[in-house]
Amino acid sequence: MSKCGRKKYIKTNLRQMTMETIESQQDGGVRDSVAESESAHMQTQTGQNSIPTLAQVATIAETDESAESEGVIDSHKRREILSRRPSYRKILNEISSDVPGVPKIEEEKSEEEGTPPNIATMAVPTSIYQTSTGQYIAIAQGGTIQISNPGSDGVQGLQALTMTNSGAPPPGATIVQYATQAADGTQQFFVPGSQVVVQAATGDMPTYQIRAPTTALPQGVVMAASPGSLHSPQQLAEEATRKRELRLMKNREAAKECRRRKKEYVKCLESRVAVLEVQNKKLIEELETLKDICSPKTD
DNA sequence: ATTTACGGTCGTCAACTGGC
DNA sequence: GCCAGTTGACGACCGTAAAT
Repeated sequence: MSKCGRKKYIKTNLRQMTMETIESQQDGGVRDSVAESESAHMQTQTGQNSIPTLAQVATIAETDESAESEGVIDSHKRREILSRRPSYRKILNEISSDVPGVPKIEEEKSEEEGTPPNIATMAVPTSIYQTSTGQYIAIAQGGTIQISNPGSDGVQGLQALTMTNSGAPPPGATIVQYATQAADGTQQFFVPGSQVVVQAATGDMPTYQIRAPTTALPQGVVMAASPGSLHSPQQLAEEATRKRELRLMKNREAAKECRRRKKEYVKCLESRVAVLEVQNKKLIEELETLKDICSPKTD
């Protein structure tokens, strides 16, 4: 069995165990009527919702009685059962509102490691691109190219390029096209007019030059075109590719953020368990003390 | 030293949610 | 209804510890 196969097996078992737990709680066969009746496509869904919230478990238990008597779960109820649980942020914030000690997950982390803070503080760019070397390139209003290094603090590491050789961008022009390192070790990205911005020097103060492209586009180049005037199939394909790259990049960041939140959520739950355990212990001790006071030994 | 088992992380897909 | 954000699932990859 391959590694991934093993993992899948473990995950499947976990899902099954969870479902069995739910089944034992509800003493019925919702799983039979839901999961097994679903297509392979929907099995992903049941797997996805294999850990329902307590409310959902209650709902399952409630609905199961009638479902068992009727033998049918209508699509609406099934939909409710399969509905996704609230996000970690929501759950945690709900907990936080109940328990003052539990910190809330912030809406936006200012010191987020993934996105450079300096980009958020500058003029609203029309587009942001991340290069293969981790740098961020923002195309601001007016054609200014701003480059930032994620590792740097504040404005440091932010470079701005104003395109002085062109007025208004030509219709349908490529805004930015980033290329990986060129043969001479420089970094290149492309700007309107089929020109190339070349990072001529690296280090603390890199310099940039606008050149005519000398080589064909390297692999992995992402085209960025303004959607105004796309005519040819190639342009449409480029636009689609650009959109896809953008979506993937955003989702990549979102997944990172989601995992971070999940960790935070689990940590919070663990700390809450610890607090409640201490609280419980105290209450038990208090109860014992009160028992001793109220019922003194006769002998 | 090599293999195996396991856990962690990442990128991607797809379903879903909520705001507009 | 559209769109951006969220998140579970999955596969791939890597590191580590134990077994051989």
